[in-house]
Parts: sequence; structure tokens; C-alpha cells
Amino acid sequence: MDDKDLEILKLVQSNARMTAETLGQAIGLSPPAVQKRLKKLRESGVIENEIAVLSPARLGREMTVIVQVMLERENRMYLENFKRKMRNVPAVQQCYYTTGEADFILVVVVNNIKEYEEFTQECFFDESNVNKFTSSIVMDRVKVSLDIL
Amino acid sequence: MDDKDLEILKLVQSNARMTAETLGQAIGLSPPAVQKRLKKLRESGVIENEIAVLSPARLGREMTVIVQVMLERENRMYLENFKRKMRNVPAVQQCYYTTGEADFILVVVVNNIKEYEEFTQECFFDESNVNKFTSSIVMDRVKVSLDIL
DNA sequence: CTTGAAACCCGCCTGCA
DNA sequence: TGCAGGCGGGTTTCAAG
Repeated sequence: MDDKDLEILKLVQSNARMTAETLGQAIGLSPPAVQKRLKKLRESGVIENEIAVLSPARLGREMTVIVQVMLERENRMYLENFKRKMRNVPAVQQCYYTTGEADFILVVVVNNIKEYEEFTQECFFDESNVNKFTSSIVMDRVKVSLDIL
Repeated sequence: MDDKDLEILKLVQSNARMTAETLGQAIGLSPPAVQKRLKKLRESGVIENEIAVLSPARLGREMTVIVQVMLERENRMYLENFKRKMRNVPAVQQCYYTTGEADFILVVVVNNIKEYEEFTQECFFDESNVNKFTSSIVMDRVKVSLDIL
């Protein structure tokens, strides 16, 4: 992990389709050298995976909601149950276990308000440990990225 | 956009490195056919881009904070200023303009608490229109994905 | 760096609606 | 007749020596 690796990461985190040749001339390295570095970065887990980012709008996913969830009881079993549920529900794009007022903060993506209502029914009312939750409707997805460099 | 396209999207949204051949035999299509569909999906913007997902832990980005921001004044110019700022600050991974108590909800990724303090100084105190903000420290990134299918 | 193998891209042709 | 799938070429990219 040196500066060259970091430069490669900075580039591929916003575009994974760059060829080794393009990357190479951007940072001053031969294509095979770049490929070897990429291979190591993937194997070591620095690059976790490579994904296609889809357009929510083009696919009818018009609605994003950020939800703060307060649980009833906070013992370990309930926490794990809730986490497992979140991982398995497709509408939940992101789930964070946090300090502060809320126990969990979610980013939920659905087609419309009806689907959101169904989601809350399934996850927050039925057989659940949720005490309270507050929903914030997203009016503008100002910035959405996973870049960390 | 038919079922085959949707199947392709479902696969590539979690792994963009699948070859056209692999995709083809998963959904019953020849490799060239898959490539043509991918090309169209990219050109039409259904696939916005393809990115490498990096490991925050491996890169020292140990700290994720979810921030709710209430602005002082909500007129258009201040909103746009704030949005522009968020887009330009690298620590801000995500920024949503929302209904509800908070005007904006942010996902911020930093190395440590000191960097977070610097971030708040830069974005919330100096020459800014921020009335109040609350920080929730993330203890567990239970689920982080961009999948929408 | 060089080489062999594999994946991708671009024609053309065919079949079907 | 127009659109989508399949096949073949050449070209680029990838991966091992």
C-alpha cells in the first residue's frame, strides 16, 4: 500500500471500467504493473467488490426515506434479530446502528408511499421490538456516493 | 426493458465483474446478446456507472457519523450554497435534503474524532447558515449497499 | 516485458412479430 | 420491415512465465 495504490483506488472508486492501460498512463505505470496492484488490492480486501450503480429514477424507485428507529428493549438478542431483518429486507438499502436518540438509522428505497407503508407494517409493527420511529422523506438526493478517498 | 434486462441488472448491481458469458448462461442468452443489452443499459442511463467499493476499515476510515442539519434560513440561495458545499467536501459521502425536523441528513466518513471536529468547524460554524446539528456515531454499519432490485 | 488465452466489440445474417 | 438474437471476424485486455 503506497501512493500509487492510493491513486489507483481514487480512480477506480468512481469508475471501475477504466482499463489497466488508462490507469497506467494516469499514474505513470505500465499496464501489467497496474493489473498486479489491482489483483492484490482485490485479494487483500481493500477493494471489497465492484458493482454497477443503477438509476433509481429509471427503475421507478422514486422514493427514498430516512428512518430513525428506537427499540423497545436493547438486549443482545433483540439487536441481532433486528439487524438480521434489516439485512434481509430488500427495501433497506442501508442500516446503521448508532449512538444518540435513535438506535438505528435506515435508508429505505421504495416505489411509492404505499410500498413504504407496507414496509413499516412488516418491519416495525408486526412481531417487532420497535418502540418508535420517525420518517424523513428525501426531496433531493444531493449526493450519493461510496467514495472514501 | 424486459425481464431479461431486469435479471441482468439484479446480477451486476452486486457484481460488475461478471463476464457476458456467465451472465448469459445465468439467464439463457448468448454472450453477444448480453453485451448488447449491457451497452444499451449503460447508454440509456439505467446503469449510471460502475464503481469499486473500498473497505473503509482497511483505509483507516474508522468513523462514520450521521448528521442532521437544521438551517437558519431556508431560502433558495442558502439551500443551493449548502448543497454545493456538501458536494465538494470529500468527507461527506451522502447528503439528502429532507422533510421533517432536519433540513439535511448527512453520512460523513472520517478517520477519527479530531477530523470530525474539523469537519464540523469547516461546514457548520465558519461562515455558514447552520442553526443546529445533531451527530449520531455509527457503531455498526449493519448494511451498506446501493442495490435497488 | 512478452506471450498465449480470454473477453469484448463490430460487422452481417437470420428469424420473428 | 424493424428489432432482437446468434455467429464470425478482428482487436483489446487480461494473466502467467
